[in-house]
Amino acid sequence: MPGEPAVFLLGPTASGKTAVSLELAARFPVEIVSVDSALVYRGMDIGTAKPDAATRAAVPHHLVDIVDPTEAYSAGRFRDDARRVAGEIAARGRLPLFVGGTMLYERALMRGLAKLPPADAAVRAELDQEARAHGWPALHARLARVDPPCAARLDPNDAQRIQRALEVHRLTGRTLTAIIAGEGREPPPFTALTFALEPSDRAALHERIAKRFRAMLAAGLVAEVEDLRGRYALEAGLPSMRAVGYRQVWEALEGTAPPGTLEERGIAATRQLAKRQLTWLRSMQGVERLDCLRPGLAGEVAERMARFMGAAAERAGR
RNA sequence: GGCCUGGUAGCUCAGUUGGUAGAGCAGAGGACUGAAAAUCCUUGUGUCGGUGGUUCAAUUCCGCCCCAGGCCA
Repeated sequence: MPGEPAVFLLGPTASGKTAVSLELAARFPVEIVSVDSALVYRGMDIGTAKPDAATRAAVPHHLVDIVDPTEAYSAGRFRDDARRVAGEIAARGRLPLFVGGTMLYERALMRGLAKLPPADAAVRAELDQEARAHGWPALHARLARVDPPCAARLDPNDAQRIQRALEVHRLTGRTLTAIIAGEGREPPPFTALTFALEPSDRAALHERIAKRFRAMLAAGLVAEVEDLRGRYALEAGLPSMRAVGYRQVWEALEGTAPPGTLEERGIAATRQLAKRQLTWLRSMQGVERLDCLRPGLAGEVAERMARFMGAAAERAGR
């Protein structure tokens, strides 16, 4: 069984995904599903360039504003949420249009995840404690004793992955390597047409990023963070407050970063995010690559999408 | 006009008791299985402001010039 049709529009931050997706929504019976680890947070609007209420009233957007910034969302939750929402969209006779820049989420959805335990706050707190006492290289050495292949591919300073591997071992008594290796790959849930938006001119993307971050500051990003801090028990280590822009504002408010550097640091962090997203996109196979700076981009995407939907309808009709 | 202090990587600076130089940040490339807007790895040739001089050798010492600050007129 080939799976339901779906379209993915993936691209780095500031590549114009939102504008294209809205044009597509105007021409096709689609509903948008966000593939974005920051748009899930309520109250984080300015810094995430979240589509505004009017836009979302006109075109259904899913997986936006679904958790409080005090919570930690995850790739696993995304996979479950996205499958459920896509099923509901299909039941309405419409097509899911997945739009975003969190490529791990796309992969978790299309390729699945191993049956690993979800994050466990208590175990992580313990491991953090141990890391403070002995350093991550010491925990890496411990990982090397229980799961040598995993330790071999991780750097001794890669705190996050070392912690995850030890967490899985502590919770299950099995190694990450063994669990992943012991599972066959499940078939993808969708027959997907996937677009990767990549700028032909990096400097032009950088200019857009700078302009947009300045606009966010002018629109009250600092006030938004102050307001969030007033409404929620937030701390610097939360995934929401590590998001690009929010982390830099936080550091400015706390005085842990040099004064007067917020704009510069926010823009640099955004550029670095875009770079990592582009690295990920380049490694993806079987995607349609388009220059996001090209005029007429949306029209081109629409054309290919029309052909894809025609083929899908034909398949369904047989 | 005089005196002082600077002019070294895209930026902020260190340094060379004379043998053509290195940090942080930025940038570039890469990895990626429940924090992923995260986390981590790799990557530093630049007329050492210009021009004369001293010297085997000058970015380093000396002269002059240019530029930027500051102080005094």
